[in-house]
Amino acid sequence: MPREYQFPFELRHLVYFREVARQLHFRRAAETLAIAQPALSRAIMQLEAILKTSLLTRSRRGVEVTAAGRLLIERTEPLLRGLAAIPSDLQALASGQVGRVRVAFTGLAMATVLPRILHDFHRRHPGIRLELTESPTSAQTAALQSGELACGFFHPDTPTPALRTHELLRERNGVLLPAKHPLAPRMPLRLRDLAATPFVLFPRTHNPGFYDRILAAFSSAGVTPRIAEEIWPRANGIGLVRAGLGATFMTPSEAKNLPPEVTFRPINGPAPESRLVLGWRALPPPDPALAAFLAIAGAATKPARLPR
Amino acid sequence: MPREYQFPFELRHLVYFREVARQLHFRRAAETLAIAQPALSRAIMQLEAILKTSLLTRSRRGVEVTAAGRLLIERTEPLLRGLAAIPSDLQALASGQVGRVRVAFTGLAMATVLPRILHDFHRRHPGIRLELTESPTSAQTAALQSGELACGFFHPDTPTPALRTHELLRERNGVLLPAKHPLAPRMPLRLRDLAATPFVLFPRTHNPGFYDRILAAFSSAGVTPRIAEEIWPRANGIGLVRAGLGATFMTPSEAKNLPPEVTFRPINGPAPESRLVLGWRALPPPDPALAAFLAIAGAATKPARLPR
DNA sequence: TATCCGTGATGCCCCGTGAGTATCAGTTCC
DNA sequence: GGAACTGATACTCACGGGGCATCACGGATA
Repeated sequence: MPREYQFPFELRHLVYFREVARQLHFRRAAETLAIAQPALSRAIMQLEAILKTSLLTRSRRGVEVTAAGRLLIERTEPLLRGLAAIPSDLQALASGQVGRVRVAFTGLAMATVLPRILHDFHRRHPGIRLELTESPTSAQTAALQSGELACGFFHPDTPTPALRTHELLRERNGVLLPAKHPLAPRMPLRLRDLAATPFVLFPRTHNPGFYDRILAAFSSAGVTPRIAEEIWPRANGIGLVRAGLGATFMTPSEAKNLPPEVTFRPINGPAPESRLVLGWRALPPPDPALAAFLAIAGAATKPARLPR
Repeated sequence: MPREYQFPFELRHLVYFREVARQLHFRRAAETLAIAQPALSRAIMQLEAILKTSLLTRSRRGVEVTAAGRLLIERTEPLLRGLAAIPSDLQALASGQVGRVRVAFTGLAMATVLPRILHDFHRRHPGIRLELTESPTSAQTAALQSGELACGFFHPDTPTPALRTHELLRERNGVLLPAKHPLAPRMPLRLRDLAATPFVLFPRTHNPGFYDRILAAFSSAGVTPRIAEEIWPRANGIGLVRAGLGATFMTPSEAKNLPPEVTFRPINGPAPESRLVLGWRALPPPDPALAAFLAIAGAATKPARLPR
């Protein structure tokens, strides 16, 4: 009465049969398998009973494999190979030689730290594949907590319980203007100069905290900004600025390699601050592939090593 | 001390783990598997020990699958499916719904009974694939005895022990001549009329008995034939006749659909006789696929059923 | 023809191990 | 602060795989 859930047969049967089919000789096959010949005979008979088919024709002058036996071998062989490969594959995974890491990032990460990290990581861990997705902060924190995501580059809003984070960047934002904008030549810029300029921002749901801090910065400068568009991903926002539809915020690090139609200007006085962090779940502890990625991502930005 | 030959794990482990990974709940998974929960816990722990990897992270609020666990599932799933499919596939084979039959034939068989048999067989047994090879008699009998071949259409020479045969055709040979041959218009032909005509025959090694009977037929007619070419396969011999290089023997059944450049003439008086049989190994008994083929091949030629 | 060798199959016993029951240990929720 | 979950642990039982000894049978050999 144990074993209500019946397997059709055991791996034993298949391995034993394969050996007999290879050697066409019970005694020698039993020797190879390091079992006694009667045990082998019984196992094969058992397998034949389970499959209700005769797999071998035993005659005095040796053993022959029937058509059913050949079919069984054909089917079995690749499966046994596959099963045999599993332990070493798992070892490779455990040792971090191979693996997969799902990583999300924001436009700022891609414009600053990420390319370097990806380059270093692929050089050091060619066996680990990264699955990269651009994704806003709010979606990232949710996906991290549910385990859909291994780690993410995002802009922390409220504190994120159950996540560990490592800061990569903390910079005051400047303003990205169309090159033809009247304020473009003006070098030290203050927020209140921008009262009349339409702004392009990310949708508020993507990072309510940061969004509100931006509005608060305007308020404290005594102005109410005009939000012309909420757009995502980031690159599209820069595209709109380039097309002359408005201005947007940007950190100095991000303001490299800009197209000629736009100009970056730092802000004098209070300005919203951007933080870029790398975040991952505190529990369970990172698997080797993720640990490797966290190590590289940490090293690529600061000499100090990442915790854990 | 039993089980010197260690399998990395048992199918049990994989099936159990798959179920836990599906349900993410030990108790429910155990229920589905119709075992008690402790047994399941131990099996999973065992598997983790065998693989030296943690596959699940157990927490109060449920179970999660680790990266290693996901890899294991990915690898395991298709293999388990494959194993599960084996029994029914073997049943299908045993019942003759599917299968493979290696069949050899000679040119005469293809020119007479075989096309009809193939047509009938594929209609009746669409799941059984035939592997057809043109092969001379001597090679067929050797291959049949060694088991390389399931059955063959050939021309029995000496008696073939260990083979069973079923006669399909027995006909006196006539002569195939180039249409321009001086003897072509001559309706009743005798062997001795052909003394000066070069003959195209199959290589003697392909069927020494029949070859010698042909020569004997000439001898008894008082002539020694001129063998111009020994050629194989059969179709090439007919090609040579067509090209005017000589004559060859042929049965009336075979002499259908001839090209216009050749003429068939029966022989008056002693003439070599061709027998076409279907042969297969007496032991082991035919598997269902072969049995199906033998049945069709027998029925296609004679109303009487095949023995066995 | 009698003997021996080698084949795979059987009979019998042992004990390893998978599984069951009862229970524990730790959370979460009311 | 229990009640009701979770998965893990402790003990016991018995199924069945495997070992050893032996059989049954055929072929080779003298």
